[in-house]
Amino acid sequence: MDIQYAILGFLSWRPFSGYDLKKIISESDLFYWSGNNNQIYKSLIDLHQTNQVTQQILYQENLPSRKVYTITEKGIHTLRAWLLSHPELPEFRNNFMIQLAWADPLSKEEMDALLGTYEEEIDVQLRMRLVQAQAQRAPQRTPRESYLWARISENMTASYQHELDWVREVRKALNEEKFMS
Amino acid sequence: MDIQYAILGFLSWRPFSGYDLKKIISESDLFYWSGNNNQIYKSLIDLHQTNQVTQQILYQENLPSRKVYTITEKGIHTLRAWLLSHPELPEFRNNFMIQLAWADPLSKEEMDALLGTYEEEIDVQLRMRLVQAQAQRAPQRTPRESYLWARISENMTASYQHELDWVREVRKALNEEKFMS
DNA sequence: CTTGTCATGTAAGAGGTTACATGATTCG
DNA sequence: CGAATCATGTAACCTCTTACATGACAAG
Repeated sequence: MDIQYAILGFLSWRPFSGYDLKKIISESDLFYWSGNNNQIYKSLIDLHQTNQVTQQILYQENLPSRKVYTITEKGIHTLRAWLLSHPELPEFRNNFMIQLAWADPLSKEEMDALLGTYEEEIDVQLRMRLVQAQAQRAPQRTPRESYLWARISENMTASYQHELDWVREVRKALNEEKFMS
Repeated sequence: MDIQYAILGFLSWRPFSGYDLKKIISESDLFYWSGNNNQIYKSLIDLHQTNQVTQQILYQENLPSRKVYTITEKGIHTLRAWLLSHPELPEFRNNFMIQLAWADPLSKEEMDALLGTYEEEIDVQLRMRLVQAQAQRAPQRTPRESYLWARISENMTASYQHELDWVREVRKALNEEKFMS
């Protein structure tokens, strides 16, 4: 469960409740999970049982109690071991590429409409990222950490930007009448 | 099950056995599934039961029989409906970015080693893609289809290339002594 | 004489998602 | 008056992976 490491990472920043993590993860696309309760609450229970985090219940007036989790030394060790472990390759899962791979039976107009819809979708995503960039707050404990978070965010933005450039180029080429069908 | 559409796509090209599809999918990274038996054989049984493909058993001497599947009109319709359906956004799942996000506790040397390993991994992947590019054979039924497959392949290669450029830049910046830790 | 290929399939389980359930409070 | 937020958790289900099982033949 890779999400456990992501959660340990957050808790290495500062204590969080399950609800906090759920919100952060579901709004992030670096932390690509849907942010569903099942995974997060189960992970926290598991981390607690294995003494990688401690649990603190905060009773609140007129609001449900919060369970706030704090990382332990053991948790920090697990995280560090993972940080030093062999990096995984990125997974580029792009169902649209598969759609295109079999799209030759479509007419010129249908193909252009399909590419146009994709272009629009990517464009919306890019604009949303640019707006949210300010709202995103990263742990800024050292200049290096701030730098890393900025670069990671840039990496994701660039991925969408390249996708947008790509689809515009393909669309243009297909409209240049070289391909009759 | 998106893999069903991928399979229907292949069968819209020409008939295949489950074993054929398994090999193609497990060697491809556009078709990003692992290519395990379970999914592919189950999908084919399902497609057969819903009359989207027909099954033909070819008995062979000294070899196990092959079940070769051919797409039906109904299958072609399902595929066409999917081709015209709303494109999904790509999913960039990059566990290494998550690793980096929490990597600030690492020393300068450990960080550089981590980035170096990632750089190496991506580089290997890129080289492998360039070698396999010739081996890859696409359906070349029309010039447009050939063009699309070439561009799709380029899209994937470019993703790795950008990742490589990115990691080299980050690594360089972190070694420029601006960040002491 | 073990490993790999051909070719089918099943079993077990991890990983992940949507939806439901509770119950008080606040916002439009 | 309905919806959203806070906050926890469970149920049901889909997706996907690894590993196992068969059995003949070929190659190192």
